[in-house]
Amino acid sequence: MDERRAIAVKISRHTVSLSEESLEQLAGMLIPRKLTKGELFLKEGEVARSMGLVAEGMIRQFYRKKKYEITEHITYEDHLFVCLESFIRQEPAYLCVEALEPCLIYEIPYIPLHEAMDRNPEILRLYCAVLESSLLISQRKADARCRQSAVERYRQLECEHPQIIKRAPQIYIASLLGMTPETLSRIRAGRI
Amino acid sequence: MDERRAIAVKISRHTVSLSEESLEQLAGMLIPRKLTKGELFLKEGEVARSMGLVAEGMIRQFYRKKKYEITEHITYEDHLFVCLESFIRQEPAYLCVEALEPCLIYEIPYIPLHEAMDRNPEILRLYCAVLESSLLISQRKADARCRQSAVERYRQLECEHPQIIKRAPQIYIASLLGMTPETLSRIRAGRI
DNA sequence: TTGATTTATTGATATAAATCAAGCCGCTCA
DNA sequence: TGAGCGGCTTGATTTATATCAATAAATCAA
Repeated sequence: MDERRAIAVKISRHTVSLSEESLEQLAGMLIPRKLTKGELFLKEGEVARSMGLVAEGMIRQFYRKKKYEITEHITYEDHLFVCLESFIRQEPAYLCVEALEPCLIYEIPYIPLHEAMDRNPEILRLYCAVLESSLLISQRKADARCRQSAVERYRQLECEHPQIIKRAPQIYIASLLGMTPETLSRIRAGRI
Repeated sequence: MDERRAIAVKISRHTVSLSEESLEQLAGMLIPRKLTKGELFLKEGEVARSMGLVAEGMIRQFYRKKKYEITEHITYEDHLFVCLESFIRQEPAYLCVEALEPCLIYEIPYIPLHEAMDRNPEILRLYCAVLESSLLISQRKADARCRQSAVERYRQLECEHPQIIKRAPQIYIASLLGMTPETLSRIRAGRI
């Protein structure tokens, strides 16, 4: 009777199966948006009305602290980004989102997503799986961060996200890794 | 017609409403367990078959690295703990869970929880809210950790979890904060 | 292109925190 | 009762990384 096929969606190493219907529901709510290099997708103080799926290009999320900018995330093709506290609570964001390259983003807006999650537990389950996966990564990062040396943090990023090392400006990489640009430069020169 | 009352469950600053039926389902799956001081709730290599809700006492989660023990979390009354990667994937844990004080724990076992989430989207929604909240905290921590000084990390813990400062042995607090016991001692003495 | 601004490199110095080392409690237990 | 032990403190030294300063190279604007 039921001839709908199930699709396996892989999130990190976790696999969630999704009916074609759910997949269509999800696809239906995506809003494509192009960004030029340097363009802001979201400014601090605005509410993050969407999560973003990067289809092409690279973006960074950063905040200001004593007139310095601190880069908190860098995201590229096939990865989700979201200003979490703003999106979850629909409150003003402290993060800005900026395109480091010309980008194609698919926005996943809050309201349709939550309506779909209310109607369709399968989509809620997928959202859960994304959260679980993000939480795993984030907890590991939180633990490792203050125990690793600058070199170790750099090597780990190099290993996990070579694209960031290749394509992002060093000042942002340094900021993302919590070190000064000078230190990053020395690490790259093999002088550390 | 529907006279069931809804209960508001607060997770961090987020509120999730829960029907009495759901609450009963949840309560029904809790397994109380007492731990003596120093007792292991979970050993590394075992699979975390449950999350834990601490009703009384204090526990720590730690792992071994080059014969040192690294304390990753300390949890006390009214807080959940879970060896996340093990619980989510039902794989062997790298973390141990140890009681720092005599404890009363309520176990929330994996299988009944997931059965309940499959049957009852309200419980899935609650699980989601817990994940969201944990992710928020974890991301903030991951970001702050490698930018804060030892003193700043200590002050923040003091502010957010004075119970840990008061009740946990200093070696574990130092490890949790990613500093040596000597440094922690100097901070407490105001010598830093 | 040219000048202006930002980004990257390199060196010298300063600083936070680790490491090494010793001694001091406050326990437990024989 | 006292010996031994772990947890904590304190001091001296070392190390990693930040900071400061001076170019050099790249990017951007006109």
